[in-house]
Amino acid sequence: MKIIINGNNLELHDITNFILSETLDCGQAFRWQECGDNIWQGVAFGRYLKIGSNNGVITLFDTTKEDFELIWKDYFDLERDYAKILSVLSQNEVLKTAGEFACGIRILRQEPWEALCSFIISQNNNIPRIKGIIDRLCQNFGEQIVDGVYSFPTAEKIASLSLEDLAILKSGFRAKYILDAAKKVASREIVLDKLKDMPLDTAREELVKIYGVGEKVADCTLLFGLSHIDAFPKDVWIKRAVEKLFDGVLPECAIQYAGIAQQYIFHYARMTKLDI
DNA sequence: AGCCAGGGTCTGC
DNA sequence: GCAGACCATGGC
Repeated sequence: MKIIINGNNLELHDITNFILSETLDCGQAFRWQECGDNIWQGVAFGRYLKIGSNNGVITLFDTTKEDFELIWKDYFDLERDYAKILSVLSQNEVLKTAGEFACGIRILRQEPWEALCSFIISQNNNIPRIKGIIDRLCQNFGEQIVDGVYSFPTAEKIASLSLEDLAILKSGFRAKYILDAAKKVASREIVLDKLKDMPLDTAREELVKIYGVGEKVADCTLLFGLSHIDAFPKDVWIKRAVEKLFDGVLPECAIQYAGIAQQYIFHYARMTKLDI
């Protein structure tokens, strides 16, 4: 990967395994939207970003080298060698096929609180509505960054609200879960950043203490927000896929990178609807 | 009208 | 441990 400054923009050349549509619209993050041909905009870590892809070059618009090094390099997981991981997973034929379907996906390193809150909202819900609820959450309780663009509200801000305040989200039964999570995080009863360095099982035990957080939401938080690349969130699609494709047992070569394998399998399962 | 959506809780065996 | 009812909301 080569980094080239071009006016106000920062360009990434010679980068592999990074397709914007696959990474930004695969159900791991809910705040990115396509605003042009292969151009996306979104917010992370309180920063607005417009990012585009053309002829194999990824362009981060109006981005300094400092912001890239500080935020976006990590956020897009650009230091991880996905080609190597794909070759490890390819020891299994089915994983090889799934990986070829979805080789442009990178696991975003999202803010821990945003990941936790987003996947609480995701439970028994569909992606368009999840996006709508998170949109209202940010519009109503986040800080305005640029015109009409809002940051993800902090846990402290949400913890200061009441269930009635949250009614505007139309998040249904999930509102009480959001509130409990915000209170436990804001009070530092649960310190999310510390979970990054804990063993997977210990970290999960902490997260499921939150009302409305079960194993699946916890594992999504660990994978997408807390750098636990071996977390393996088991939603209905994954359960069906693992049963059908692997007789219920994930292949040995996938254990180390289970979270990445999970994304490939999820994408593959939904594309093919498992009619295979 | 009824079912489903990247689940979780609570109750009852 | 495991099944089943229930949970809000919206799209089809």
